[in-house]
Amino acid sequence: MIRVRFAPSPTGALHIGGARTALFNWLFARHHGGKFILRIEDTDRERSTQESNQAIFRGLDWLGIDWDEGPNNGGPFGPYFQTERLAIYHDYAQKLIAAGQAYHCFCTPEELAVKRAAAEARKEPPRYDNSCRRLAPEEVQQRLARGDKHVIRFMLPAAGESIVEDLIRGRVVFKNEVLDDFVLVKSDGFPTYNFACVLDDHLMEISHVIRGDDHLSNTPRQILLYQAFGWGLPRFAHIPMILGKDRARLSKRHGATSVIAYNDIGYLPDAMINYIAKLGWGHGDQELFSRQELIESFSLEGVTKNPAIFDLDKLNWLNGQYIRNILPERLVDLCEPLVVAKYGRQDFTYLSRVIRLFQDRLVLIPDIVNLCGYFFEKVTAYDPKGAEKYFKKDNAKAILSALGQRLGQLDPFVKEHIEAVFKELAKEMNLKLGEVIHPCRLAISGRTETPPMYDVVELLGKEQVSARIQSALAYL
RNA sequence: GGCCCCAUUGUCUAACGGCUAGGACGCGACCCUCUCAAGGUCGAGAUAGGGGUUCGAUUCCCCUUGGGGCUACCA
Repeated sequence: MIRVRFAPSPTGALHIGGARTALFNWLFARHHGGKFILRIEDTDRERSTQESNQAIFRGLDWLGIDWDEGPNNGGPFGPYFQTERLAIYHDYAQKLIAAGQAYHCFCTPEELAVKRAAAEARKEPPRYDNSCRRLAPEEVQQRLARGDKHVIRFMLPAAGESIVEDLIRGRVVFKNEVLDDFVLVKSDGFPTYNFACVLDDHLMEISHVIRGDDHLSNTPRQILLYQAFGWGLPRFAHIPMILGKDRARLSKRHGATSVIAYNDIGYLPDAMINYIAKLGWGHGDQELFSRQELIESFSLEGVTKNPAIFDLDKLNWLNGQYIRNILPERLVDLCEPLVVAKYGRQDFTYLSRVIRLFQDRLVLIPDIVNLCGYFFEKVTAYDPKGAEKYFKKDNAKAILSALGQRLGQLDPFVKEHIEAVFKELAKEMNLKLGEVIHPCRLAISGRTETPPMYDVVELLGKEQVSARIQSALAYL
């Protein structure tokens, strides 16, 4: 049974890197018909917050990544919040102590800082000096009874190597001597990441640990723990990180990092999924993937080793692709609130026809607001360059006035007839079609670029078109 | 500092020892066209550097350089 997990720590919103780790795990599970588990690693009491939990749920929800076991829906291996599993960590820590593979350490953070500084001054690696290993059992009992602050440390095997057989990177060997007696349980009684992670992955029967590259160096410590407990290892797959434009780890400095912020900016979740799936993974030359196609094609073999830079250009292109491909009704649903917020309540039929006119012209959903204004508001200004070009001509007045007159008499006011009016007028006045259309466009929209003119004229309606042409004539 | 990972156009990537190093975004030109988009065609643009191994290296090995990670009572 394939069982994978996404294990974020709730110290902020779900961001791009986390979202992709979640996605790869989810795709892997869905591809193999396995289970995808969400586990919240909230053992950092200082930084974990309830709001972050919610933000992570919302982010996953927005992306459409659902979990088979985890918070809210539970599961047979719960609880899925690490802070609710404290008794488990405590038990296993005691087992390790009893087996002589872990010990109590009473060194204070201050003492450790001094030792570390001294080691660095001697140009030695800043490792723990194992001093508490040698404490007499009586002294340990005494200090424990006294309630002295302490941590529990892992007793590192003296020598040997820890070998990570990584599904993406191949065999990676670490010498145990470069590690030190790392902390398993903090003085507040909470487990550290490496300890809780191993226990939970084992207890939750995780088969594949798919996680960011930043954990590769942690893996030897974890392997040592699996071995101390006599447990088999899960398969490991370390995926490359996502970096910002400056090749540094993605952070606030790189703009929007939380996945939900992209919703607010106007990206579609499917476009985001498609984009982050392709960051560090590929399948031939295919660029566009539906969810179903991603599930079908995804495999760890297709994952690259090199870090990827998060670049908005391709996301923008993808978003445009997705906007063009969604059902017009759905586009209307997405755009309506924004348009209403800006221009007030509108007749729905009219509003939805307007929005559909712009389906090929949006990169981001909110682009609609700035493109469609003249359909809801009077034209109060003319594009200066356009006015210079189309209104300053000698025949501008004649064209607009003739056009206004004919359109004013047109009945029914429909596209085919409107088109005929423009064509006939151009012919009669011995003008190119554009010479009629351009001034008209400027007159009725104030702009030099709009959707095709006959559509705009028809949708705006006879009354508006006539009025706007009159205003333009007055302006001339 | 020590250990580990990574290295193909500006960006995402393909080529898993063998054609003129392929595709996508972006960029430029052209076509379409009433404008803007969309769409189509074409173009510029890369194997970080140096050593090996080999008949032959993007591909395998080593060194250098560059970037990233871990080295916490963060995860």
